[in-house]
Amino acid sequence: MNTFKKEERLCSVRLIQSLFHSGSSFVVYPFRVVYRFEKRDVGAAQVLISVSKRRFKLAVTRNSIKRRLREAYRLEKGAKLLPFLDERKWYLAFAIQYIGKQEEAVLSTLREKMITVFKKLQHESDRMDQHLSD
RNA sequence: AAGCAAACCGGUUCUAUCGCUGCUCUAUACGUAGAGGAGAGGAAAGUCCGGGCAACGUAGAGCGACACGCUUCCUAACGGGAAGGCGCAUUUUUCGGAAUGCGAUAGAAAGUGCCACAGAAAAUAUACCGCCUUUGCAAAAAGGUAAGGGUGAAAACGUGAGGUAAGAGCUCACGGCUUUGUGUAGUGAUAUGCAUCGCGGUAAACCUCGUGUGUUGAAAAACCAAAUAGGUUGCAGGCUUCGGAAAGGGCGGCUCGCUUUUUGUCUUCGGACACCUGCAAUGGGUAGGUUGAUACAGUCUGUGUGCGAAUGCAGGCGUAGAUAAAUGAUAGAGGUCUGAUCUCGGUUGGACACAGAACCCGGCUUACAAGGUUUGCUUCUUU
Repeated sequence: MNTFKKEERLCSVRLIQSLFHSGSSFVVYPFRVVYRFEKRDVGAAQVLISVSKRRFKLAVTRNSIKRRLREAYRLEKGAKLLPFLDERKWYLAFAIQYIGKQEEAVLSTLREKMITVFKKLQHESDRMDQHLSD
């Protein structure tokens, strides 16, 4: 199901602080992703979508970009992100920051980029698995 | 009719699918599921004023700081609004005035300061030219003088007469602004008459006078409260037949042997206190949650009062409530404006602003596409 409820969002202040304090990051233009994996009983993901006020001055443009990012995440996560997390019992907390331009925030390109982000995350989790098994 | 300016109105709709946040109903394994219905603005913005609300503070008075500053009224209140007074500017005029715009619009007659450049002089006056008197053959010197010259945004209130050596509000008449007193009109600002005092500007320079202000803001504040750690209280335990048993630690030659520990202090020998362990209760408090928090200084219609801002009465309406923060995405069909095209009402293209609630109200300020209404100005056409 393509839902996006509150459990799938990162809301707790402490979790967000610890994520930004100890998480790793990479850039897939136009996104900057900060992430942290943990082993849990059930695979899950909590995401934080952020568009900085310094880049986009008006609240209206910030809102619209955030909504498109959320829509892209909602449409793509079911097929590309959750299956491998569930398979390997990973809990993933991550933040997506938008660092592109306003004109580039079109839904179709955002969806493509979101898929590459997920692939990169999967690659990272593979490396973590290898590290753990060693 | 067109253009420009100002003010006001206005702020694209519907359907389907997927999704988000509350609400109501039903079911429920209490996790949720299904159905229904709701879900950004005129400025939600800037956070500039005022108020509600909350916590803390609070004998009274003064000083200081800050804000405001013509009058009356409206309002819960305001630095907001309405009506009016006064001044200035523009336009118009039938020369009486009228319209529009602007004004921190109390005090410069309490005191201090400042007034670029130019100019003789920018404020207890001064003397460059000029005028007058005296001295001197003359050049010039001494003294008087603000009428005249030129400078400047502003030149010692303006005009005329008297007066004088020449002059000067020095005196007088008329006029301008102004202080104080007083008569009349007005609720009042103020207007106007009489008498009287005075005559550069600047108070968004200090200042004086009057009025007001306790501080902090919903991240206020109230309540519930997991796990873990620690606090407090209560209960239980800290062997024994005195030979040793059991458990833990150390060493060695490691199925064993040796060695050591099993709380301390006080004691009237009953215990008391401290310490350690376990169990139970409990106060504070963190994560988290609930309230605050969405029904009202509400809004619409009618009607009464008032010049008006407003307000009385009656009736209708219920209209977001998130909290790392919902109100979205996609597709299709319209709507308004506009361009192209031709078979003249079809086809096709483009545009649709400013901008996103965060405790709630009243204002102010700023932003705003197309379109519409009203007013003013300009141009053109017709009668």
